[in-house]
Amino acid sequence: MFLSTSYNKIDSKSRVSIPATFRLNLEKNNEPLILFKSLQLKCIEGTTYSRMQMYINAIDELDALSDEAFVLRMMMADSFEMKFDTGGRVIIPDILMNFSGLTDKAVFMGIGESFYIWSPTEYESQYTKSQKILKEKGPPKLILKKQSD
Amino acid sequence: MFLSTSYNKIDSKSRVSIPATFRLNLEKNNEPLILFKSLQLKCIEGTTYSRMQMYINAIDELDALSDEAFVLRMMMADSFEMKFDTGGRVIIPDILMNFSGLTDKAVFMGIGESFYIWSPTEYESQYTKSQKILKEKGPPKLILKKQSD
DNA sequence: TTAATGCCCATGTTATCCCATAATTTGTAA
DNA sequence: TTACAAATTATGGGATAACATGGGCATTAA
Repeated sequence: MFLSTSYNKIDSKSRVSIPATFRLNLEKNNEPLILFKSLQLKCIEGTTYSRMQMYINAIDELDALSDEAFVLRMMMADSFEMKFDTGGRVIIPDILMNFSGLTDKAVFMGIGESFYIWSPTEYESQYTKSQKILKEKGPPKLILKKQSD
Repeated sequence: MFLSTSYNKIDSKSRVSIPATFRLNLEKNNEPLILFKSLQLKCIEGTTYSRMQMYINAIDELDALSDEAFVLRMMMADSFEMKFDTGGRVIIPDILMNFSGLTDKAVFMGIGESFYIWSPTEYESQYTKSQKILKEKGPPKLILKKQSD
């Protein structure tokens, strides 16, 4: 599970430390890290290899010629498997840097099964937006089920 | 179950003792502690790892593009898994300290499945408010159901 | 050559661990 | 019920380990 929010620096080589808690989560489950363009937001999404596989399998369930399948395939094309250096850093591909507007600072935001990487300005505007929705609509009503595993 | 109210000190390192009764409750069930921003109140909410997992699972049940899912993801991002030191203390992340207005003293308030951590001033003003509502509206009517498990 | 990449080590900062002491609660016996 | 001892809990500070970050250097690719 990915939780919490933190800021890390991006150096001149486009290197950035993945927060230790996220890294340990991946190592514990022996999962490579995949980064890709978010489908909804101007940010990078990070997740496990096996969750990415779920997306790939989902394509097969769709009509191969449909718009949905097309969009998902494009998403796959902009997905990258990351290699960590000995200090726990990765190099963010230029495509993803440009897409998300990242420059010298990254906000890591754990959201459970995956996490987002934002530019600070984009993160702040999205945070403000969520607070506004929360104020207007109130907290989401959930039917909480006991998890099976 | 978390019950009762108590005050504890926050030291210069942002460390605070979690009340022993709360800690024992978590240890007994082998549950890590999660702290996160309350969605409705200016305080920190504490709960179990598995309860947080239920929220995460609930996201997948929702329309991924909905406001509800968006707000819930932001909630995950403001959640932190705590590590206890040998004295039963945790370090409260700066994000949560600032959000709740905590400085050097914390009020722990058990509310069943979770508990709140308040700054003393905020706690007192909320307590006063609840007493006022009680006086004006009378005690709330409750329907007590047998719990299933 | 020039740039990009991987690999290694150095450093400042922060969190974690450990031990000591103070405060509180609990237990026991007069 | 009171008094005292023992155990538990809360708190403080210092040593240690982990983390984030910067830079050097060899290797590879264009």
